[in-house]
Amino acid sequence: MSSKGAVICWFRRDLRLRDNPALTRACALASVENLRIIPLFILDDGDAGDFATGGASRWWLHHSLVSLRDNLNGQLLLRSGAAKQALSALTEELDVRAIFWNRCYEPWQIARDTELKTHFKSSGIDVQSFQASLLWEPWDIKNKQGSAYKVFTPYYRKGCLLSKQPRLPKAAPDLSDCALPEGLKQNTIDELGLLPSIPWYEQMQNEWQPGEQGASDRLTQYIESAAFAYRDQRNIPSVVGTSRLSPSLHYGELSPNQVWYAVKHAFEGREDDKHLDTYLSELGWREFSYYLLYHFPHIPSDSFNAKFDVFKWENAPEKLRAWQTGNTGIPIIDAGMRELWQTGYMHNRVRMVVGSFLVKNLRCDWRLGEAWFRDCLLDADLAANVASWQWVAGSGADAAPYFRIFNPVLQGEKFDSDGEYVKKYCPELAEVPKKFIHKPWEAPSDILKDAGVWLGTDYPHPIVDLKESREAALDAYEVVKAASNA
DNA sequence: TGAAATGTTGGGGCG
DNA sequence: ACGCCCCAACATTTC
Repeated sequence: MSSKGAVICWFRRDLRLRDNPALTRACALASVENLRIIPLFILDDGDAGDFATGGASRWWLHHSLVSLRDNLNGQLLLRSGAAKQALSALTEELDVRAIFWNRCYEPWQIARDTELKTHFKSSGIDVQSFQASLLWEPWDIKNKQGSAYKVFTPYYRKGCLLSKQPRLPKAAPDLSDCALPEGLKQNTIDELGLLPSIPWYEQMQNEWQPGEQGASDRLTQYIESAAFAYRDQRNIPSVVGTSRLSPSLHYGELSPNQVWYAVKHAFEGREDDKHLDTYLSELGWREFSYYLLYHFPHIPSDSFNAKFDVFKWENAPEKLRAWQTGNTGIPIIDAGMRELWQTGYMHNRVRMVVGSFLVKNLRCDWRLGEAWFRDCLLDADLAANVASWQWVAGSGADAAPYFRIFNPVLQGEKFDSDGEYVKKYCPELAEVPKKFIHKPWEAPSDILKDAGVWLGTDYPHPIVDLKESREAALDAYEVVKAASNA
């Protein structure tokens, strides 16, 4: 056992040095009490149960850990297995005086962390958790009746904005003295097995830069190139009009506080801040998702609105498969699903459109969509994913009403008017004229022939009729309406 | 952060 | 000049 006492900073969804309250406090304690600081990451593949994140997110984690380790000059201790065992083993190997971490909010993380806190405190270890991933703690925001808000606007405007200002970001602590004890056994990043055996991630590699520096660069890029046109450009999927920070926020390569204040700062002295307010409210939606998950922990598996339990899903496997693989025959849907598959990302506007299509036109259970997104998205964030799917399905808190059904043709024509986005991910439609790019099945056969498209061969016929499936969805919804009126 | 159906209005063609 | 019709444009209602 190393003679020097140790303070563990347990990294989880906070893979950064800047604005990291647990790390800052661990460093402060280490300096006052002459302790050794142990930056630790534990990979526990079983912790999330049925809600484990998929391959894309694991690819991101791999590279984010590489970045964190490099920023720590290699001094990042890696272990795998259940957190309790890994931490207990460390208390055997080292004279652990304190364990600090930043809070996570998924139900099993809360349960695990609560147990760990009790367990290690009873052994005389100083265990502390900190707020780092949310601007407002879910338990601090309550309505006048003292219960949880269920509607976004009052939650955000009255609950969040009128309560205390988010914490100002902290600088990175000085870690120049940080050195792991000699001979401590540990895994390499490769041994964690986060990368798939088949290298399907090559295109992701070209588009994304995981890690704290990449996150910071992307934030800067957003402020320089898109922030002042956000409200107008954010809905255009062929344009980089959004900040695309979701994967970084998921793993905490930067904090929402850093984003909040950086963007606000960029708007200082400007009169028109509609772009700022719209952007900040999107961070508000992220908060709201975590808030809902905290107060209603059953929502990953059950409808928030229990009346939806009577809804009869069709769940046709071949329709689900066509949706997943981007072969529905409806261009904006297929482009979105292919963007997801190829790049690990999908533009938010398109997420809403493909979500509506799966749940309404194909009448597949939102949980099937949620699972697919969780498997494919780099930003696979349980809270946001679940809240958004329930929103689009109509079963969620402050959800879109069920009858609000997107028409993918109109959405395409409205937000991808030149078909640029569709053509990027459905190159077989590149020569189809603008007039028919979102509805090739309506094009006269000579026009399709000139475009080199033979429907059913080069590109699928639509798997459903949009008008009929819309009406069928509304009919199916009658059951829910009848049940809720009863 | 919807779309379709239905209702209303007003301009222009035309007998 | 007038009434009538048509229909686009816009507003409201409904799902």
